[in-house]
Amino acid sequence: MHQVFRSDVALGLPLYREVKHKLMEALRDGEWKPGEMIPAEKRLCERFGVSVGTLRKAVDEMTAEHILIRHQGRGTFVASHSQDRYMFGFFHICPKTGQKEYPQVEFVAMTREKADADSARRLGLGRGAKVVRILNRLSLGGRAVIVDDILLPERFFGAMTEEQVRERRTTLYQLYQDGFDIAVLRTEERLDALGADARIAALLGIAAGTPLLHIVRRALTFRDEAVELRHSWVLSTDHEYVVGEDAQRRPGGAGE
Amino acid sequence: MHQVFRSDVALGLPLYREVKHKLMEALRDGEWKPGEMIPAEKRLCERFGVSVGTLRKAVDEMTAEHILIRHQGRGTFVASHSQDRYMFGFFHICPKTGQKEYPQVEFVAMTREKADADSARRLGLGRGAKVVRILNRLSLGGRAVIVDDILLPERFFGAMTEEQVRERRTTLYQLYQDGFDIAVLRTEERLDALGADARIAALLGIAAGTPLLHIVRRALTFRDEAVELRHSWVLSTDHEYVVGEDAQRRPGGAGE
DNA sequence: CAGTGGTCTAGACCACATT
DNA sequence: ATGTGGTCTAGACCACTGT
Repeated sequence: MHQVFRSDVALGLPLYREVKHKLMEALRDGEWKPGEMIPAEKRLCERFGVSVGTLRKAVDEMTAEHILIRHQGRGTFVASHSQDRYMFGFFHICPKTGQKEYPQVEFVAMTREKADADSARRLGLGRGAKVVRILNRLSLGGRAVIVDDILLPERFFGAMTEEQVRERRTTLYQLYQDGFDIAVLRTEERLDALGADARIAALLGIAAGTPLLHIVRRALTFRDEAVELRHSWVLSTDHEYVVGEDAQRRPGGAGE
Repeated sequence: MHQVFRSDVALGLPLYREVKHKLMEALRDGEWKPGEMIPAEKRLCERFGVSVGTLRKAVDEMTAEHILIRHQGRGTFVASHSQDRYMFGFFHICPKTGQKEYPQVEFVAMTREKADADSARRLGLGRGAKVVRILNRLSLGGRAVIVDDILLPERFFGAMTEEQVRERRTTLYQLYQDGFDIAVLRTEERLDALGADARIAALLGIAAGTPLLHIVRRALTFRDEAVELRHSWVLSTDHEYVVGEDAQRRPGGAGE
């Protein structure tokens, strides 16, 4: 075996984490774009000076986080929001009876504002930072069920136009990616229940005070940097929020 | 290398999955109890006739599912609901401001009934099957915030007494485990919002109609068999349901 | 066919915990 | 000192995909 120089970043870190770190850097720097294939394992082993097993452990973690996707016989690809119905990993609303379906999105409004104190804090921005605000109404099975109120830091999305948002035929996250080079890697959500206020009630065509599911989602990119803050109000008479249903953390049908 | 007989169960399954399967069987059969240490990797390699790497991959998946817990230098242990504050993996309610805390549980009632059609279906039971029903009230920060209505199949929990439930100084899941040999391995939850009915309103000391978070949880054991159906009503004025917050699927602080 | 990821081996050495 | 899991290697062969 030959001795290899470990980079300065390695402070007791396992080699495979160092490799993962370098892969994440390469992704962040745009060396490989979403949907593209990354070099074969053999190539990457040479590049990083590690054995297959070590490289594999790094890639394993990244596939577990849905950052990379492996296809046997084809290659390893950067996860994209277009393909792989990946969006369903972020959309948790289901009909109480029946199959999951794609929502129909209806643009309502887009404005530019200063973020209030709470929103700025959640986005990791300074007080009074500028944001782009998008209001959407989503329908499932022909019925308006969700209102989305989305805040995007000007710093990332300053160039966004209403046309881009209206005329896209993709998900918003794909627009972030293709139009602004921003990859949403994961989200965290907080839920509570509250009565519909006048504005939401009007948009959903329900009585004010109707109990709604209220979801606050932070979307994060590399280094856990927040790139979106989204409030959703969900009419949950015929729909529900699902978590843990066979999608998650279960490498191979764990049940036994 | 020597040729090894592959068991009949292996139908194109990778060897490490076969090993995992056998480990799961051993756990299900009670060969090692929760909290106990399982044999060292070397031993298990001999037992199953595989190399370290293969055994390791099987155990890797089981630790990812929180079924086993590894401690470097000490051994690998069967996950238990007592230790490791593991319960927090199943309890998702947090104060909107401040740190997560243990709820104070107050017993309300315990009865035996026939399951209604919907509950029976969710529990995978025949129509009209008998169940044990437990009603609890949970407080956070001294305030009643949650009502739990729990259904347990008689078939598993027929011997359960009110004393056991009242006098336990542990979580319910630990009681299932220690008293009934039932290991809750994972849960799935569905959330919606609704107005408090008279019964829940009285228990929480709020006005009827107050919007509440309503959670339906199925707790699953080996083979994805349902062992508990739990309805929770949560007063979400000062508390919220959190998902995706740094706990999940992230092997090592993925953010970068 | 060549190229890819998927599995598996049989070791080695390291880091940690306990005796 | 011993035993544990944690990391890493340098191969091998298999299974799948595309040409």
